Amino acid sequence: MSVHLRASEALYLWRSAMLSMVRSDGPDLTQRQLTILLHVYLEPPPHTVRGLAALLGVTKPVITRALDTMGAMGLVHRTRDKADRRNVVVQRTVEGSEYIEMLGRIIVREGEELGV
Amino acid sequence: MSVHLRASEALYLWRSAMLSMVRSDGPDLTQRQLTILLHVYLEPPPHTVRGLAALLGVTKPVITRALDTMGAMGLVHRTRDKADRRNVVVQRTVEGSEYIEMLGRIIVREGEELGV
DNA sequence: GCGAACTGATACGGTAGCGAAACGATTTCC
DNA sequence: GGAAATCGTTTCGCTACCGTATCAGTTCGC
Repeated sequence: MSVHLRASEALYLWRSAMLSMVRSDGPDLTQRQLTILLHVYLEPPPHTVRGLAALLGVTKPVITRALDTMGAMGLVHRTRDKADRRNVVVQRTVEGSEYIEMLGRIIVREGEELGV
Repeated sequence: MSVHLRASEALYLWRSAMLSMVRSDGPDLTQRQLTILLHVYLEPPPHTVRGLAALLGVTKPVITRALDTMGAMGLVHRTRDKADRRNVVVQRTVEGSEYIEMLGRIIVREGEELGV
């Protein structure tokens, strides 16, 4: 891995990638929603509402609402845990994977343009 | 500059930095607001409502509202252009600079933790 | 087996975002 | 000088988010 960023480089990268996201026609996620989505797709399961709420430092309804919205967009899927039916496990979808991959490509592309 | 990211590294960096932002007690900016703020602080002035709207591909009221919100937070400041009094120029503030610097530190720190 | 504890979802009142349209203020163009 | 164009803001109706409090369903503890 070669991730050596100075602050100014980091900020330029961030701005360029965010600008690209804003300009794209993709879904307009909040910072919290995007954080949840990235975490679900980058970290091994299981992911629960309670766990995500603790991770982000927010209340549970925030997670429920975010999953409602992203579920309607097809980015995530919810299922009851069969072992403990109180739990809900957040699962990935094909559509969500594609979105995450697109996000990765955007950041890499903007990084390359800066890195020249 | 050495910004060589692979997609997976880029996504991990993004998630870590966003998580750090969400968990912090700082202002909860939308993606559009943050993009505007970064652009204003990274690119040379002048910055106008119209220019920012065209840059982000959004309507002018979106910029006005974003500047309202970030202005109330003290992150930016608006002034009438004396040469052409139809224009409004967006100006930086000390508070905004500090926020941007904090943002840069967060990204660099998360990048270093990943890069080890 | 029954109350306590726990999990995720829902209800509520309030706030802030959105696009479209219309509005004053200012400048430009003949 | 007066109509047209430009710029940022405001208004309208709507949607989505927020935190707090509460809810129904499930599991745990004794």
